[in-house]
Amino acid sequence: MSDATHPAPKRSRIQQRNRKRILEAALDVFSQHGYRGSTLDQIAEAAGLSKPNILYYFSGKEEIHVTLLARLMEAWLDPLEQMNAKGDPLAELLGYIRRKMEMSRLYPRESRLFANEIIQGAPRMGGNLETGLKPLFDDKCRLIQDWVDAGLLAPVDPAHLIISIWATTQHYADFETQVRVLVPDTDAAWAAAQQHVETMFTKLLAP
Amino acid sequence: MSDATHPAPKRSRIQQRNRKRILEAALDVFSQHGYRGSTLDQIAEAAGLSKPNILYYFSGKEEIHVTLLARLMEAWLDPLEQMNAKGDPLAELLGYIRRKMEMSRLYPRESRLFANEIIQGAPRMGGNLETGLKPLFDDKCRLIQDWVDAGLLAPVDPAHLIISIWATTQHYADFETQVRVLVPDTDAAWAAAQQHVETMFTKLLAP
DNA sequence: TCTCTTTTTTACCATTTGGTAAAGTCACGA
DNA sequence: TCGTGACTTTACCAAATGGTAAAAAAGAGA
Repeated sequence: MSDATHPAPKRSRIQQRNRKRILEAALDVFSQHGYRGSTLDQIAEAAGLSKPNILYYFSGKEEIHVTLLARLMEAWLDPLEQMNAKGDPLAELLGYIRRKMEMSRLYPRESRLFANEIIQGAPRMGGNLETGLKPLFDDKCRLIQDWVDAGLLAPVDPAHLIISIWATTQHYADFETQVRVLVPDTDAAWAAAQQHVETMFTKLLAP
Repeated sequence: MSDATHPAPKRSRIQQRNRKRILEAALDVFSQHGYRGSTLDQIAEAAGLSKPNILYYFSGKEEIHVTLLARLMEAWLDPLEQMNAKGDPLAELLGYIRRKMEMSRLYPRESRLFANEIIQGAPRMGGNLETGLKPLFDDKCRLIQDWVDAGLLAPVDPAHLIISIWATTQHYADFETQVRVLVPDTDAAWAAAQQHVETMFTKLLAP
């Protein structure tokens, strides 16, 4: 409900800097320990501010978390939004997959923040799943279905296709701890992962 | 370290019943709120016992969690272990995928318990990942590689194949909240999910 | 420089939570 | 039936944690 970005953009330099510090620190802490496992003290220390000072910028622990979720949601949906109806279907989907893999590598904390939240039933996402994610998801499902109907893609269930793209790409961020135990954490391994995922969906989707 | 099952199997009827109750309740609570987000009081209430009574059976919150993780690990590895070197490669892999999908549907709490733990860096898994999972993983990677080398499967990276099987199958349990928002929670949708995943890996693996 | 506002710190507080001590209560074999 | 060990409850406690009040410090404009 409380969108903190639009109604009051008149923030002093200090406010901007400190709010950013806090959100950055909170992303670190929340993504590693989950909401309940994180303390304001941890966030305060990571941000280099005192706890009461943090509560000067945010009304409470929950507001920090909610603010993070809302902000990240946008960035999270962006790659899917970019999928263009006018492009070549297979190329568009592979492009989407590539962007998602890239995000898993570059922004694993963001991915884990969401994962933590969703696994626990998304108690702090408000209606963001229904109002933000669902419409876009349905829209892209329709697009993919059109491509299938036009014979430009192999027959595939659009919803489960998208879900399996999320599953495979985000897994590398969310389950990084496990992946690291099983495969070496090298550039070569990352390239192999990327190759594997692209091959998988290419074979699935080629008409 | 403390394996609670072997050294003292001499448990009274009451002990067996109450330990089982506690573990069942703890699975419920831990899988929903994560370790830190769960309280002994919640577990106690769910188990129908008092908090001190729970501490009569387990030395502390952590021991309950560790016991759960250790027990579930076995059940978790079982489907992979069943993959037989002597069977038909594609059939064996599809069988494994089917078993994993089945587990996501029947035991989502167990899946989420693991997911919570892994996402947060597996701080309570001890060496279980290295000693339990890794050897089996390496073993099955070798098996798959042999199959590929023998031309019985399309060329595929065994490690990333297994990882992507985990990703796609467990996603339906771990991200159930999200999936439920996007697709109806019906038998038909489940069948579609199963069909999609099997098709995906069939197309990937068929030689 | 003086004054008013914004920011930061110090000193607290109430609640929650994991855990304990010790006094019961119960079950069962002698 | 009685005693003994297994189980359960009651009454606590210390630490952690989210949050507040109010004083102090730091800016910023006149």
